[in-house]
Amino acid sequence: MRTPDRPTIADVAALAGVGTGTVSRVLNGGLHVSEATRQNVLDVIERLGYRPSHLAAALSRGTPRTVAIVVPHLTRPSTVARLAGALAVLDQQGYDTIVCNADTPEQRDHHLAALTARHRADGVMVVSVYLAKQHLAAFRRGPIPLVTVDTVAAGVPQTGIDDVAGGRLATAHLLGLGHRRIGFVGDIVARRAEDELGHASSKRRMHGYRQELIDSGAGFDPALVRLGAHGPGVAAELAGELLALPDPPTAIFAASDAQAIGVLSAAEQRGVDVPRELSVIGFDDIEAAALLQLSTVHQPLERSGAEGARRLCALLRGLPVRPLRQQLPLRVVPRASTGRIGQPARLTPVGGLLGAGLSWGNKEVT
Amino acid sequence: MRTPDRPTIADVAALAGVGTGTVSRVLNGGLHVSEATRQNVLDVIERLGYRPSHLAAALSRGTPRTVAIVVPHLTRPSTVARLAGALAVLDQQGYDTIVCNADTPEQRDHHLAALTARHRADGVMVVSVYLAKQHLAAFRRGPIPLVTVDTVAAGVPQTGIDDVAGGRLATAHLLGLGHRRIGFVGDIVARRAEDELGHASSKRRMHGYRQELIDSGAGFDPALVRLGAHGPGVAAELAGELLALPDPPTAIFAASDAQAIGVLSAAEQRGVDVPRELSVIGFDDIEAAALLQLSTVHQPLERSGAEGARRLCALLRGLPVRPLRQQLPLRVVPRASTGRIGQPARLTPVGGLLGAGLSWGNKEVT
DNA sequence: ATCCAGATTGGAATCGTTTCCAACGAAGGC
DNA sequence: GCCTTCGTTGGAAACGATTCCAATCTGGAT
Repeated sequence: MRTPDRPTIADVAALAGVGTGTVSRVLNGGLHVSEATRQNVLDVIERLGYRPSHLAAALSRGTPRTVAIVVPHLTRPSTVARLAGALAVLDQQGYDTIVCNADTPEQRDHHLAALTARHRADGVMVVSVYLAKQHLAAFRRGPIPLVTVDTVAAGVPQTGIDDVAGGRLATAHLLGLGHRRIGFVGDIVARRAEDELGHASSKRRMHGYRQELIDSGAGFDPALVRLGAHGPGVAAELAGELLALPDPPTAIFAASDAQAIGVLSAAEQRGVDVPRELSVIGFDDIEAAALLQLSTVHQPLERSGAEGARRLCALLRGLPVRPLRQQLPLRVVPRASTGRIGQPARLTPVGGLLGAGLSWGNKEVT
Repeated sequence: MRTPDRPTIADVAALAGVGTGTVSRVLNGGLHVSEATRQNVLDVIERLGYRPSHLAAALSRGTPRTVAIVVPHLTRPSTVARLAGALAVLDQQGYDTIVCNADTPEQRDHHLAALTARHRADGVMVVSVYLAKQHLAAFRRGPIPLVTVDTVAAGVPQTGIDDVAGGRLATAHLLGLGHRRIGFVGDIVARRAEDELGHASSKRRMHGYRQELIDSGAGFDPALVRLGAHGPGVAAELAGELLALPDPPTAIFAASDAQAIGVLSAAEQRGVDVPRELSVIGFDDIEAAALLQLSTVHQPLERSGAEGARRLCALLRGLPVRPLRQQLPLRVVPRASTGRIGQPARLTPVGGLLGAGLSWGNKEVT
């Protein structure tokens, strides 16, 4: 007593009275096949409930038509936006996409090792994840086509933004509003490089912040800098420390919107009015930023994923990918969380939501 | 002039002076291989830069060890949470995961057709997507192991919640606070069934809302129901209509947090104080709900994805999956957006953020 | 010294396609 | 009426692993 095997192309060919080659041709576009034969084969396929094996086809063809994407912290809004952008392009280009989530350096190493040790994907796109020398070496040995988004790696096509310039933009915005004591809340860097999962952007944004302060003459005060784990909770604590200083900052630049939201929370808890007593600016322009009327530096998140995917596709076709480092534009989006010192404007919880053109995950019908 | 082919297992075997079987054994755990041989083979593999073909292995083995997940509107927070939960389990079980995003019914049909027409994944998990008869028939014909999350399909293992009960919970919460005129803002259903992508939950939640109103004696008033496309923008418009009624509701139940946020926005714009003049409750408990101090009905989103994945794995192993319909628990999370009519409490923009134990995409270190 | 069990090993068969080449038939030009 | 030519077709080889069976080797028991 055994299960009858699933029908193969040979079964179809036999029952239809044709050769396997003909069935294969029907399956793939039907070129060089007479209409009568085509219909006959199609009927038999239907009758048998035949389903071609993707594996066998891919093996024979020589390519899995699959790419892998490695992302850190899938649930972060900025990550998802990038992923969605990439998926749209890859889908349209006919690639299956394997998604690898890495919440820890161990998971990152595990996924990267798996992807480089075996030939399972045509190419790999790495998002926001720090790639160490040994990772890059593994990719080069393959050699496995690789592109990165929001992270740099020697010799690898990359799509991203100029975080330093972004840091300068945010700081310049605050300086332009008359602020001189400007605090910074950002991510702490791991003690050992290999413990660092990714998201090195905070460090670069801080660099821009520092440069802009120095260049403008306002001066850089290390006492106004607080670093901690990513997330609004920790950021709120850090902001609390800044607000408790004898001479607290009149504005705070947070390395991400998530952290800026923590800063807003800390201000709220301490009864510090935003933006009259404290201006807050974030970075990324995630959807929640519009909800909270948070001023921020906008970066094209979804587009970054799409561009990365496009470049990976080009790479897979053997086309030249230039420039190696693609930079997407940034712009400050002023909202209600920043203003001149002592200005009477009040931050409203969700005011102006519609005016901000907020959408929630899909284009809205109007 | 041709590129030298990538080395195969035969090349490794030849160079190591062993048979292909031995190399294969080394590759897969190294059972029944002497340590000396193992090291020798490993050395040759390293020397040649040999990478086993996942495709060939999968074909020979008979299973791709891959599952596909179909999700609608990837960027919606609730969807991502479910996806993340599923990925964690599948990863740990050694499956690769292909993610298929469907933003339109056409994309849904395209992905489902591709997954059922060819044998590319061991099993499929469908999240929040409406499955029509022909879709189910295609899966059954395979037969392709299938589980669903947040959507029902005849005879298919399903993980979800009791949306009707959830609707009752939300409504009961408002009734308990003394409200009698309670409005509803939810998703409109497509005119033709095949145009419906998914997210039928709104309809069921409304049903619970209606039942609870009737059972409690408060009565159901169709004039207080407004339906439209999903998203805060449209929801804000609809809420605006409700608030403009001669005898406006004192509370609004929105079918999702995204829509509840739109309702909050509408109230803000019209100067209606929440919760003194209007109570608002949402559904899902996405992260933004905590930020905005939005009362809501909590459902275990991430867990639903994880459970679905677990059940799919069981199915793939031929284990029994019971119960067919798994229901996860719901609970009301009262926050600052609901209160008794005329109560002086004020909604603060981000107040109590920390107390709410908010995390942003990853566990925070404390 | 002989035999046997168990560990190790080689290699052929197999998985289900695609692809290439040779063969065939019909149509059209001369 | 013959020879091209082109569109169709059949079938074998290739893709690169796994797996199974038989062969070999080892060491201990008798």
